[in-house]
Amino acid sequence: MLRIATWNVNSVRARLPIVTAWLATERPDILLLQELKCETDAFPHESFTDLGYHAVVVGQKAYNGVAIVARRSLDIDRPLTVLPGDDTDGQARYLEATVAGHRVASLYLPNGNPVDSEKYPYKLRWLARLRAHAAHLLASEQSVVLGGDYNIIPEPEDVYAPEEWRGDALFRLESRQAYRALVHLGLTEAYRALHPVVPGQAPAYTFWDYQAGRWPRNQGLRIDHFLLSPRAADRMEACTIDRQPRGLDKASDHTPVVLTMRD
DNA sequence: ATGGTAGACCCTCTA
Repeated sequence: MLRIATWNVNSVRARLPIVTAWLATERPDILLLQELKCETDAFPHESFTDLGYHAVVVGQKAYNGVAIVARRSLDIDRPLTVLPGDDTDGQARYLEATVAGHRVASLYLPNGNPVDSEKYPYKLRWLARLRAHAAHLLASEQSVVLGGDYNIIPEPEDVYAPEEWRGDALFRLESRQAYRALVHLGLTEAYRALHPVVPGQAPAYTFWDYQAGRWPRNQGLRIDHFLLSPRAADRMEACTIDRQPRGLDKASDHTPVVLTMRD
């Protein structure tokens, strides 16, 4: 079995005690990180090395930043450090590499709010670029695992109050349509494929805002996803959301999602 | 309509 986790940590340095404790306990083979909020050279490699891991990092000052962390025994090969399609985009939001025979990406999609600013068209352009690149990856017929913070609420069941989020960049129709167009290339969204919506069941969220008591009220969003190519989906065994780290003191506003793949 | 929280950084921006 191969276990791959994705986690928006909202500053890797501020979150280091929580992230390293979780890694030491859960021991995933691969950990995809988002929102490092540090420059590439400031990534705390030693803390991961001490636990038997190594990392490839794409950072920038203060904002964004993504990494692929893997067990030292697993090489991180042929890294791609920018999402193709816009040479002028300097934001550190995409990292892809080959690990354990899978083409794995750690991605951090733009939030896009407010929708009447230039941030929203940037989000839609980023989604279009991701779709074009995903089509290219699918054509290669590799096992592809695209994990990260998509900043997309796919369906009303994935948010505590859909009517309040109707106009938000994470849930508005254009965003969801662009995400659906990506999925409909032939990708499988792991969590929902394994946990179909059942009326009356407890909702599944991966993010709870720091503000307004969203965590204690369990008013969250499901915005962290794994999208799998057919070769990867064939090996999908389990996908779980680990809520435990969100309840800790000094927690990230996101919690890890863990994908288990058969060998 | 507002404020509520967190992180980075040069006090305002992003989420």
